[in-house]
Amino acid sequence: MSDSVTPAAPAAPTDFIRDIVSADLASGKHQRIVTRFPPEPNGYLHIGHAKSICLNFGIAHENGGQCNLRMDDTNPAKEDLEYVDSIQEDVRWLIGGWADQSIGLKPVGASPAANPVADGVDYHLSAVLPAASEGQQLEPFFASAYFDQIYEFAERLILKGKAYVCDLTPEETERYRGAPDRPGTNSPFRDRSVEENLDLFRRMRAAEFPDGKRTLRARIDMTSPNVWLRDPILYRIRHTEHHQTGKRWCVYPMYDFAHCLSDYIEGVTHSICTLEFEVHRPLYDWILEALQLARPLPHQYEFARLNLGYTVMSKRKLLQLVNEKIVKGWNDPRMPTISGLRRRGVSPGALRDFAYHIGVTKYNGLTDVAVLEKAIRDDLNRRAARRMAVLRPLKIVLTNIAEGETIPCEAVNNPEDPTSGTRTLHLTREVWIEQDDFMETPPPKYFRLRPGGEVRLKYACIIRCDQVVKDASGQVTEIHGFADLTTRTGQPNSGKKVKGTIHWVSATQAISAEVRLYDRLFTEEEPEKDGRDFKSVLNPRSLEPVTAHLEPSLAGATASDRFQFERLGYFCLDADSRPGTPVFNRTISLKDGWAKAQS
RNA sequence: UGCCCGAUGGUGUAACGGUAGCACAGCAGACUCUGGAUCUGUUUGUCAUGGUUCAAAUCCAUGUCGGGCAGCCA
Repeated sequence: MSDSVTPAAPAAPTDFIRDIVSADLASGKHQRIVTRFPPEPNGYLHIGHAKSICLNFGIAHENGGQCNLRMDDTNPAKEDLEYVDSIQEDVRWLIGGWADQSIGLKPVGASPAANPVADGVDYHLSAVLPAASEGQQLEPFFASAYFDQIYEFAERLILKGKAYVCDLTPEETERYRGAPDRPGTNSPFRDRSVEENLDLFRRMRAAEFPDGKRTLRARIDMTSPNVWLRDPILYRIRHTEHHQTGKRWCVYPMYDFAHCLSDYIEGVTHSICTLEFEVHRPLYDWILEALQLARPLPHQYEFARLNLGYTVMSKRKLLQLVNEKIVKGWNDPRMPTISGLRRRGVSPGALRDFAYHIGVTKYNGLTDVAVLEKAIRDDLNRRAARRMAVLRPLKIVLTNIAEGETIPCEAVNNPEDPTSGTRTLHLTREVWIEQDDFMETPPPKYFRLRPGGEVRLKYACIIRCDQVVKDASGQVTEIHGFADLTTRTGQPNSGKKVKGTIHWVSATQAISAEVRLYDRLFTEEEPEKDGRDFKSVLNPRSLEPVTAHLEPSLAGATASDRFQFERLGYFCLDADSRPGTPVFNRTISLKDGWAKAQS
């Protein structure tokens, strides 16, 4: 019933990246695999990150290696401590009970060691795995923990004549870069002497210049067909306080410079990222090769990011939903964030199962949400305790049951799990049934209650509808009926066949609760198709709160419990619950063949 | 009229020169005290055109279509 009871992982997945890893192990290129998961702490992790986590930690786990958790925090203007905390929580939750022993972390405050090598020093910072932590305090890796080393690498590049300080303005830099189909032109500062470059770079660091005044650039080839090789900027001046390094720096390395070096420092073997970085790979390799480093170099491999139907995936857009209060926060159960899915009641095992089923390729496709929904339902079907709940109540009075009389009914907790036992429900004179489960003039093949018709109350008995009571406007207000107690579950007549079986809750014993019915956030599978604004296709019914009647045992629900409200869907207790006033989230509805047939 | 990457049923993915398979979705049926679950069956596919080969989804060429790349973002 709890998240810790996750199903065994399916057969080890294979994909083109795992093939490369296996080949590298087989050839002896690597003895041990080191991957990394390197989010920028500028937003919450989402299900697309979950795919990457499952890939990177999966590869580490399957090969007895490690996956370093690293904050890629080289742009203090966009980052925040709130995000470094949420990222850690989400990663730990997702890998918990699976690859949690493969996570590479570092001792709090640790920075790379400088080891003497033939022509200088080499920087290396090894991970500590949970099994070897011996009680030391660990924290994620941070690119910002390598700022000293990365800076020093930059000076080395200058010394080798492979980097220079450029005084071009941002606008000029853009103009000089040319265009994809038009070569760039050399910066007039490209041929400064090593001494001048070194002096200027040190003065950049010493805060002698304002933001944007100068940059450090790699000296590669302004005519390269790959624009990322046209003397890319390595360092920029930013007089901004950093959430980790405070005011120590006013120059910050760019992604391309920091990332490959961070990988190198940590001894990463396989640096796996998404397709948009494919054109950066030559630069990744150029920097590492230009530095003539002592240890084996990491290599970058790219896979297609996840695109999921009926959702948006970029942190920028998710932030917009949060900021504009379209949702209640990053962990709103409608969000595709890991924290949102967690609050919604989705287990880490379901997410991993999803990742397994979608695979890893370089094809940029659109994954059907049905695959996610299937993974969520499969998981919950196995684990969720069955309970009775009526979301949209209609009262039925069983006239042959006396007021105050309670008839015990034994109910199975989970037919999928023989060890889950049973519980006792009580049939009373007045019970709630679902409004949908009665129709005065039903269409063909409607199996539920109708005037004069019969239906079974699950785990109780067959009832008959004798009288339909309406108000002045013609609305059905209640139904009077007869309970055939001889057909009670376990009684001799219990085998009597009726077409329909419905759920119910005793009106005198029910507790009430707010139940939040969630639906997809967007009405279109591709919210941004043809450049349309995703906010123009928001689903106005993505959240529908109802006041429901629940069987009394649900009063004892805890946060880790997972329930199936019979015939309705899977539900869990929400954090907004207060003693005596529970709030439940619908994680996902049950498949509804009848509803589908009607549509 | 630049460079890089990709293309297998409706969707996602496998087949690594030798029978096009799996999952999801769909459809049909069985079963059912959840119109759930389960089980059975089933429709639908190699972007195109050439070439290499006894044999091509796979190798080669050309084309078509799709994605990415011109932040002092990552």
